[in-house]
Amino acid sequence: MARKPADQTVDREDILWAAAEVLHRNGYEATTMKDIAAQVNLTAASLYHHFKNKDFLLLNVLERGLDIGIANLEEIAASDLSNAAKLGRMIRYHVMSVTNNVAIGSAMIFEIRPLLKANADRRYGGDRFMEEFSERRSRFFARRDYFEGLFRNVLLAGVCAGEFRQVDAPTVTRAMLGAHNWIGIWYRDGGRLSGEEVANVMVDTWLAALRATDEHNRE
Amino acid sequence: MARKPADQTVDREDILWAAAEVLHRNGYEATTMKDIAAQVNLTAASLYHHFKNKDFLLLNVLERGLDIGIANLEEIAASDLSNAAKLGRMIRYHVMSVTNNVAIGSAMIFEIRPLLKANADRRYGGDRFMEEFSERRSRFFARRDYFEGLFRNVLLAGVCAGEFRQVDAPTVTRAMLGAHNWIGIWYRDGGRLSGEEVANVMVDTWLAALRATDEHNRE
DNA sequence: GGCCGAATCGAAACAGGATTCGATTTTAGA
DNA sequence: TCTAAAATCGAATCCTGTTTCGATTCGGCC
Repeated sequence: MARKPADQTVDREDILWAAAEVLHRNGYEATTMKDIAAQVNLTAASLYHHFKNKDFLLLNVLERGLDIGIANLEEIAASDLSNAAKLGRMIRYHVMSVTNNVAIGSAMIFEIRPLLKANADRRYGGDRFMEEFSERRSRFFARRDYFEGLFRNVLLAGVCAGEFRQVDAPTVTRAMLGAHNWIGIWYRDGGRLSGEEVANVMVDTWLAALRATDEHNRE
Repeated sequence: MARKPADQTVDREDILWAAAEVLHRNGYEATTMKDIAAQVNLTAASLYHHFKNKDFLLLNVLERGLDIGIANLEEIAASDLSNAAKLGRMIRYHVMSVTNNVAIGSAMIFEIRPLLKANADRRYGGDRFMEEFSERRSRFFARRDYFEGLFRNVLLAGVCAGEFRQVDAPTVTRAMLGAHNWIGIWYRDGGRLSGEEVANVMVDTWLAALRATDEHNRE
């Protein structure tokens, strides 16, 4: 035999999501092409018809997740809500996209940087894909910084506006993202709290951490 | 030749720390036995004289780091400081041990769970080390939970004592640890902030997030 | 001075996963 | 129908990293 009978052919899209899921479930290095293929009822070999190789597949997943996240955050950031309200929505969005799993959760996966770097050094020993890969990898990290910047800007704006107390925005932003990312590690469906509840706790916590003290405001 | 001439022989201890460092620098999966060996001027083969295999070496590093961290946190937790003061010190200790790198930083490495799990499933296909490995692995995770519990308890105590506002302690604790762990990903020596400064920001942030509102206290 | 265990090493054996390849089957059109 | 491109597959190949092995050195000690 050679090809699945009347089975519905999968496309890049399907593979991308399948990969995101497996990646989320097993972590990057523990995920094999076979695992991903199995998720869509294909053999590892077939994946190469859709993607250059494993690295590119991973990169595609990450890019996709990040793009979606950025799009949503930009929308919130562009609204005319107060900075506190914006931040609250951004946090909620971020946390829920992590608990709902999928791509964006993977996009921040820890260990991803050295991973991509290591892989690149190892294989692309100065050959073909090399260039495209490093280029896309840099672009990815740049966008990830941009993602972080969206949060930071709102934080900064809030501080300037006196909505938030004086804090070191860059560091607090990272603390925030770290807390959110970590959720992907411990959160489980069916646990004590739903994704939404976790999001509520986070929103509440961060806004409390940023709440301007009495010097300026009084509610 | 066969053995380093008059070179000082390394012992388990040396290898452990070397491994912790390489692990921190390259991330787990990107670290090879060769890398670790190189760090102490040995060949990969030599490491097997000191450790059963890679998994056990990793586990040893993690256990070590966790033990040290727990010991220090317990001491702080046992002191007679206020809960806020205790928490502040615990946060500072944790953050600085992450920025100063080393073992404990690795102990929390993200992705570590699926990793250990995957490795175990893969190799110990029902043979020799299998049992010892899974046992130690569980113990490790149990201790990691204990580590988390040390923070959570102080949080809880503070809430009960009215020192902190009402929050979902388990979730906030994890948010805290997540924020700290993430530091290991972005922190670099020589950056804008020193490890101590980062620690200060974290302490300030979390205490602010937990500060009891006017209902109860007034400073 | 010779013996033994500890510590090393180089080379070879293994393993597991990524990638390639040639063959095969579908599907859409001309 | 017939054909070419798309999508698959199984098997073979490659690579890289781990682990094993036998030989060799060191150091200390009787």
